[in-house]
Amino acid sequence: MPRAPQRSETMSIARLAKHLGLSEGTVSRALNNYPDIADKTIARVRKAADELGYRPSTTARRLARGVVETVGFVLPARHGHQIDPFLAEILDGLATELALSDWDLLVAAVPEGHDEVEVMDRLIRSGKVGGFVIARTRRHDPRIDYLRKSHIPFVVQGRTEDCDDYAWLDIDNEKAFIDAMDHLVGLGHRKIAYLGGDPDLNYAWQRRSGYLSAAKTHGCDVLDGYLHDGITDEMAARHAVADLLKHPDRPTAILCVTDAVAIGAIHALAHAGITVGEEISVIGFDGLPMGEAIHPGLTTMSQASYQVGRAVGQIVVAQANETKEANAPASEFPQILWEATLTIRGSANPPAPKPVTNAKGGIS
Amino acid sequence: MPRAPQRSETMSIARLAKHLGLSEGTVSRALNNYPDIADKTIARVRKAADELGYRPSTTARRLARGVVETVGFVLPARHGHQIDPFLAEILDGLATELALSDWDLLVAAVPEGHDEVEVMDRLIRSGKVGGFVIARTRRHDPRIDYLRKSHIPFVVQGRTEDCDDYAWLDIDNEKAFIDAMDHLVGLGHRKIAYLGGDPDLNYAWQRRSGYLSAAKTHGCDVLDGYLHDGITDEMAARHAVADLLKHPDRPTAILCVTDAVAIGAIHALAHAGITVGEEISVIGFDGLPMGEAIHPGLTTMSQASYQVGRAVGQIVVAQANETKEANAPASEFPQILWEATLTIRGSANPPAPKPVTNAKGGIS
DNA sequence: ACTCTTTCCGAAAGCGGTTTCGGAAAAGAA
DNA sequence: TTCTTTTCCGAAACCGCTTTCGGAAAGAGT
Repeated sequence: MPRAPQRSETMSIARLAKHLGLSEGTVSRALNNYPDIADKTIARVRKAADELGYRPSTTARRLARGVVETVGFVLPARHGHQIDPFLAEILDGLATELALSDWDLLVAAVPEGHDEVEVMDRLIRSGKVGGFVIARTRRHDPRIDYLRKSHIPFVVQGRTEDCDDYAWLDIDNEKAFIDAMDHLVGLGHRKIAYLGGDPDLNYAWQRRSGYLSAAKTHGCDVLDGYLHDGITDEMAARHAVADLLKHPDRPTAILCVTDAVAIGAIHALAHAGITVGEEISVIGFDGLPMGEAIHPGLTTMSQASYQVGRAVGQIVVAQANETKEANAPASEFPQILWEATLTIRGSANPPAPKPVTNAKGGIS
Repeated sequence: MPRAPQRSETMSIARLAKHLGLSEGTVSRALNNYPDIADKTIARVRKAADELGYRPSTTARRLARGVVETVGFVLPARHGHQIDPFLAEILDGLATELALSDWDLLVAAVPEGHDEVEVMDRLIRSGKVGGFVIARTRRHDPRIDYLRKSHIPFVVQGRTEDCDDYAWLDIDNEKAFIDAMDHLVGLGHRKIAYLGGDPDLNYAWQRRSGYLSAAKTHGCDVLDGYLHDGITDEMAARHAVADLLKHPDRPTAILCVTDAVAIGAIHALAHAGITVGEEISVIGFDGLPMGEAIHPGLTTMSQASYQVGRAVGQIVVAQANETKEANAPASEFPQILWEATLTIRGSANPPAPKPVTNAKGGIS
């Protein structure tokens, strides 16, 4: 019955207790600030504990307490694509915040041939995580459907279309793009094209809506061929720009769903000999540092990704604590909307005075 | 003594055993392919297990087995800086590879006021991780000093100056920069400047050495003012470029320690009205997708970050298994050197024919 | 001096698995 | 049929820590 002698060298509570001439239970309670332990005993235990470099085994502690202070984050499956720099920032913020509450961050990838929900299910069933953070939400997201019935706390960066029964933190994408449009219109633009992303991704959809809504408000016609969906990488951006340049009524500005797309667009324009920021204006979204390095600098809507990471970390821990204390799923779900801020650089300026067209007049 | 009734809803081995009319031990052995369990029993248990969605609790399993199949990765402290896109790729590859062996990836940040070794020490002492992967090594790295005496398997992405007693996987930075220099010299350049990074970081040091060594080989003088160290961001790159442009013997090419620096340099050059790729050539290192989006395209040395992540993952798991079986630290340490490959784009071309200088002749 | 409280700590039962050991039942040999 | 092997499974001891419960020792009250 007894296993191999394998006397582990690591300091255990048993050794600590023996060393102090106390029982394990007492030591445990001393270290966990139970009120029924004499102050001097607590001090004595504390002292010995950190002199001997003792740290309770989280494994044992988890088993005994039945809680897992770890949040899971599964990386979106990258089918050849580069990982989103936005995600890296979020992870950083998340890890930083979790450290403050002594929680861990478990990052998982989706193996070939599996899907994200499957991965999450394994993580939960095997008790590796006690909470989740998910990002890059789709308009309708199976991960959220799954989590809703999983009874474990989670918070979503972004949101789905039906988002009233869970915690989320989103950027107000629609407003951001309305703001961007306001900015362009304020500069005098009327013919504004849009390079949108995958409309299944909710943020892309929201931004698209913002564009359309503002266009209507300002009476800008969204001409046939102005609205491109499914632009997710460089190449697609170039092709779309090529189309726009061939358009009989060429736009004077292009609004892009992300900085990456915007940079692709700028490249394509430059390549076609168009002066970006003069002949055609471009605006992106993200606030990537790269936008500052290109020429002209990219006017963009910036979001504080790192802060987003910290905030969701805080929320998920709070949810978990609430669940634990009330011994029931949290009743109140924080739902937070942050605003993106306009960062003005060189890529967006008033439109060039029209050469020879059927001018109809422009503002200022 | 008995705790609160809190009958957990989750399927446990006890429930499974009762359901099957078997003992827990038998079920456990069946699921773990012990030879002393009848084949039909194994099949029966297997079936019931996945019908009921049973997954052994990793917590309990770890406690019983005394092993932790988790590798830790601590994010480099970001003092205001953006997280390295290279790291994101590595993490992705690492997570993907670990999933194949059913290992987990624990990502930790360094809280304000602490240092990385401290964080690693906590992770190890509290038994949260059973292995480590570290990146962004310094020429002399305290993390490695610490890990050497920690007796837990680890693998380093990069290496230190004394690197013969641990496992590492590095890009041959020195050779890469010699190759880059060869390329430039082959194009006809002789006056080549260098924008280097933090010389404490080993990769920066190695690249710098490659530059210097190739310069000597080819008889290119590294004039006073050609070699800039400590260029870690956009701003620094711009200032350095400004200096180079004022240099009495202006270089015809600039070799940069990273793509980020190269992009900053290109921006600065463009801003100064210099045509990059004609008047002055620029080469970077990393192979960031962004290098393809700027104009002109960035000639660079590409490294396969994602693959690096996968490889180190594989190694660390292998090391752990070896340690476990031999019941002693691994004796053999894989030490792998990969080569970066030259990706030629528009930013590096033969030098422009000299206007009016004390020409000495150039190659082809 | 003798109860009645308080303080403070030890004992012991888990948490959910794993693994060694022994032995009953089934199969093979005589 | 009886004795010896195999096959196969149950019993039980942990892994390292938490937490409830009971009770001895010490202090307080009269």
